[in-house]
Amino acid sequence: MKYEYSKYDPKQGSMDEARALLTKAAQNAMKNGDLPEKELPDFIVEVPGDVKNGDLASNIAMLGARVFGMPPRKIAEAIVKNAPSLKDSCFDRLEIAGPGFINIFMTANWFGGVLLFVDAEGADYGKTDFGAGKKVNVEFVSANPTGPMHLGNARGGALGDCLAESLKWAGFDATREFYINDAGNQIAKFGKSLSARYMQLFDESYAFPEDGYQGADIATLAKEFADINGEKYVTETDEARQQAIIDYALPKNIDALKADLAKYRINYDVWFKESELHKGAVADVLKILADRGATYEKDGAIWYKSMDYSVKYGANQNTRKGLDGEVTEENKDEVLVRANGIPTYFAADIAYHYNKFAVRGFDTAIDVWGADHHGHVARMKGAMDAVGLDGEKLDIVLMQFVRLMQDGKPVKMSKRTGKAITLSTLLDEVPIDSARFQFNMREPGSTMDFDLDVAVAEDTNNPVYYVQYAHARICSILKALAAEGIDCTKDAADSHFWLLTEDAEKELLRHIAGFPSEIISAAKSYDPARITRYTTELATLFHKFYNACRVKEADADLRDARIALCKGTKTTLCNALSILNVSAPEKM
RNA sequence: GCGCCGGUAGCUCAGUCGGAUAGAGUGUUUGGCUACGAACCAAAAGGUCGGGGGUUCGAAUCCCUUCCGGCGCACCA
Repeated sequence: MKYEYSKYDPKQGSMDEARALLTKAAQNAMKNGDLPEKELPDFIVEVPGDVKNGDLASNIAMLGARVFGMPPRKIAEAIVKNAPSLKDSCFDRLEIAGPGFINIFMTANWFGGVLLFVDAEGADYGKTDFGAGKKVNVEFVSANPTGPMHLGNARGGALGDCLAESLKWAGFDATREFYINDAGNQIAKFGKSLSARYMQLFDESYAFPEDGYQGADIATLAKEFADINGEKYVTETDEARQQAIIDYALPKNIDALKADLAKYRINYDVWFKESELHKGAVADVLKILADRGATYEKDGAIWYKSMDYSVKYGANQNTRKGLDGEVTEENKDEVLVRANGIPTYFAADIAYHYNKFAVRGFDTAIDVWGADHHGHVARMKGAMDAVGLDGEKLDIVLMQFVRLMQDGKPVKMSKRTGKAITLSTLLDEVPIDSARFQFNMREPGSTMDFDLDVAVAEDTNNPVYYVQYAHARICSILKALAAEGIDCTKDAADSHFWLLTEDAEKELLRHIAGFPSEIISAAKSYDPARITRYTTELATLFHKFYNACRVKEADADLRDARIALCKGTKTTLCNALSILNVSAPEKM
């Protein structure tokens, strides 16, 4: 028997049925003269926050106040009075409450039905075909390979990885991708910094570039290079020496990125090298832009007509006070190819996204960027239009910054001097489960405080343990029951779900039933933090149920129904945690 | 100056297709294991939803205005 998820999901299927019920009732009321003949307002059906207010609720009577010219409660009475028979439906009863809400109660049996569905789906419970297999590229972290990753990458990693997984569960064909910036200025700077550190090993007075990378990792790599090659490169040209040391250090850094991310349980489908684009793809895209009239030459450089394309994506208005105090239009066009003939990062980025859409055929590309790149959003989308693609298909998730907190105070760190906590160090101190959970507790747009004391704490203060504890507790209960000879392996279909009538039981059932639509919400809004909050809420509802209802001492039928509820909770909890790639331990 | 993101309990944050008494964690106070795991639960206290206007049956949510904080406005990436 194949169950249709939406049938058991109060946020999906039953809503339409409730709408139809109320519409029919209102039409009957008009026919019978209890309501004037008017057009029905565009009312909503929603899941109220409190089970006391029903399983579903509608504002139809309140919205009708103006249309019908009657007080909301009178309208509600007329509608309820004229409702069709609820016999054999999934609805139990209708109630009028508050200013005129119509609260709809589902039958206990309907609610328990979700457990049949969870049981049948098992590890797949929560998956839907909402995304219809559309190809989505999720690019995240994409840290510069010039040094180790930092706290922001830790957040971006947890966010992007769980976003991709949410999309998969919601029926999208999601690809995880890392863009390796292995070309351009920062690599040149990388080479100069390495080269200088190398030379300093032989001549302490050798000048270090003013804007070079200060981190200790640079000096370490230079030392390794010197241990292998000795003085061999001291007498070489700067260019040859820099290239040689880049060829040595860059692959090492990229391998380190891969290793750190794998340790963080992030495994990419694609590692895309920027350098590959410079073998023709950038030139191709520049030609397309030129052919489409999107570029011009000035001061020896090739410029992109930014404003022609990015206005619709909310680009800046470009007004700025001139020196004489007057407001003047300022040219904010972008350089694609510098006067020295080298393409800018922007040009490569256009080629990169062109590749995602036109070459690899993704329906949607999602980039997870730090908030400091937001100025790039509108022109990047505009550039997609400019090359003849559709900028609407490129979505940017802007992620706000992370502040590291310790002892209740922010920890100072400086990227310039290289004094920052690296991802690698963080993962040495903080359990992976804890880090992944913690970094997914906030929606991307909020700045986040990452509290090191909490993350390290293996106690009740750490939210991840609260959730894991619920799972371990269920496992323990089932084990204890089995030890007493009670059969916990029975099919959910044998259980008497209508006995689950306590508020704590109903709230737990309702939350379990809402899991598939919660994943869809997370996927639609690009906000995997919803899953994290979902697991916390599920754990809370289970703990409340546990304290309110006994399993072992209940009568056999009720006991079996509660066992089914425990198992359904366990499955849902496991599935939700697997989206976050956080473990669900059987004991702790 | 222009633009993006934020401002909700002492602290960290949920809550925007406009709804019922604005929620949770943490902190404070107080209860609950002879018990299926107390890493849990229950209760109390704590709010001019930054301020001011507007829209309507109804605004944390929508519109206008203003204040505060973070960030961005390169032939950097």
